[in-house]
Amino acid sequence: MEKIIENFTVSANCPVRNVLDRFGDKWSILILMVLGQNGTMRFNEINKTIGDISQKMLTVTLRTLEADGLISRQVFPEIPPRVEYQLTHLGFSLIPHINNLATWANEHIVEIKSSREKFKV
Amino acid sequence: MEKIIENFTVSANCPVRNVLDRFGDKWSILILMVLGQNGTMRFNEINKTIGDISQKMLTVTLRTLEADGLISRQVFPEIPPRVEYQLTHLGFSLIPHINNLATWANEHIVEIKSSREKFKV
DNA sequence: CAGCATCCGACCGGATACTG
DNA sequence: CAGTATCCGGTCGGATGCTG
Repeated sequence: MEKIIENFTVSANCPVRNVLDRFGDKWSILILMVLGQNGTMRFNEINKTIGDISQKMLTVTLRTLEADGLISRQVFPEIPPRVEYQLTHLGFSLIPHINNLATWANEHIVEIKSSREKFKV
Repeated sequence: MEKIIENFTVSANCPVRNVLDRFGDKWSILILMVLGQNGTMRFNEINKTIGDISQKMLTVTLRTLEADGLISRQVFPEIPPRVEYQLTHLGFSLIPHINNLATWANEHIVEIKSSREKFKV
């Protein structure tokens, strides 16, 4: 197997850590998945789809994803305001990898939960 | 594209969120990658490879990964003590997906960093 | 509707000291 | 060597109230 990472020691210079640190928050990956499945979505649509995210964290996370260039934000000058979010090309290129992880999670969650139970004892 | 997640709203019952929440910590994925690349490793080996992880967090994270059944821990009754960690079959099955993410990160980090810079302005 | 501002508790994780 | 125990500060994120 080829070595993907040569040096873990300098976190700021390690692309993997740099990127994965971003996904370490509570909502980023989930928002990307939701947008990947539903295409263009409005703020409240995402809010309702996820269900238990606070308005604050949705705003903050959307801004971060936008700063990273993973999603785009389009404001329509209407009243009441309409803001639509969608994946950029860059963000879309990440979706398959996230979906693979999600599929893995679905396939192995039972095994993991059972392992957690056993470990308690 | 097929829908992988039907319901995001109940986080405890959503396998994806259940699993991804685990990887939301600072070190889990990195430790899995290190073990994936180096095979069997001792405590201090992992410590030095990562470089800037504290002893406490390494211990805690290793225990969590062990509880999830992703890594195994073998203690050798010697003095000084030797403890070896390696991926389980379950943990190993996750490696390709993590590596895919890492590869993606390496390929797109420049684009992401440049996007972050532009967003500041 | 889509946010911003503020407050605040929880907990994540680092530093340090100690041990079999 | 491979931990455990304790302390403690920073930050993540929820709740609430307000706005164009």
